[in-house]
Amino acid sequence: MPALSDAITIGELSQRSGVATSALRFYESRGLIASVRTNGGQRRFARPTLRRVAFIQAAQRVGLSLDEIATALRKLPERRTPTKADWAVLSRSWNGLLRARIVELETLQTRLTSCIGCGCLSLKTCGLLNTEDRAAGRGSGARYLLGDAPGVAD
Amino acid sequence: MPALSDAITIGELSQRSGVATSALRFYESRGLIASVRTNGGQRRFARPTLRRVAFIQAAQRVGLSLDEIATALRKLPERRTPTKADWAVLSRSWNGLLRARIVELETLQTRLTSCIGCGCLSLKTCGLLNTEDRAAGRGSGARYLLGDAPGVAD
DNA sequence: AGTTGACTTAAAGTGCACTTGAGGTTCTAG
DNA sequence: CTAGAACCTCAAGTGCACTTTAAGTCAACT
Repeated sequence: MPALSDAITIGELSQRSGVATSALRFYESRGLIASVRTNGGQRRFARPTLRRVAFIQAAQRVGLSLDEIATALRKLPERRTPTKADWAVLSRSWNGLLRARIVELETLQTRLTSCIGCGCLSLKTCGLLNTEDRAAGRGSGARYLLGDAPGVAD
Repeated sequence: MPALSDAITIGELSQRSGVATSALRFYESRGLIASVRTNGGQRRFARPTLRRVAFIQAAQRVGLSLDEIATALRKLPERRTPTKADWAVLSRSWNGLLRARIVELETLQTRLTSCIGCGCLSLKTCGLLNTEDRAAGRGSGARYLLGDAPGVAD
């Protein structure tokens, strides 16, 4: 529970995070951030909310949905200000996702480069792999990275 | 224009690409792929469409919208089967985007790791940068990566 | 005390990328 | 020749992540 003394308004939070107030209200409705209210009913956010919002932004860039981010953020304590250790746990797991995403893109790049390099855009000659990654994909199911099903030339 | 002899049906294209027929029709309506019709009005796709669809899938994973992908694909010749050189041009520009995206994620990772490592999740001590990347971002405008505005502690 | 800007809610609207449904036609195997 | 799978169109529906609108309230400053 943030004391009203070290609290910031939704406008301030918006300005400092670069996220629209409407989005911040939306995040609150989805349980990603929390606020206390003034007597008049206005939201006041604790300063660490800024860090939380930054985390949300960063996580979105890695391809996580708000639901996934909300789940991750539930690991942070609600009642007390998150400690260094709290954030470390969260950031480590998130770092794993980041690494996975990087590896995925690098694989994609390598495959593309080698295909272009050797000139074999046909899949008779190019090895092709079925990516089974689902973390960052917006689509459903397995997809072929750059080509056809094995054994079929295009 | 694909000869009907080396043409594949939408069902085949769907199975081989892993993309639903409804999505393929949608792609066609958006001008990402093209087909000829049988006398009965059914679609027939040229085999290189398979490569095109694979490209679309890959580009989506990098964070491009269908509109952006459509624009990129317009660089491919409509009338003749794309040559190795045609694809190379396309893939090189796409490769640039990929590299940029990887760099972005790596920066994010480095920053996160060093912040966790030194324990300074407050931004008094942590250097913070305003990411100005927009290629892969779904949000609008600049965002702070992991923190507050410069000079403001949280 | 009044004005102005920032805030409030609830509901509807937006854009993207599709999917689903209804109702009908075509293709292919037996 | 016929059954059934696969295809067709068009319109409406879905899920996500918000934004916009309307009507009103609160907070800060003069």
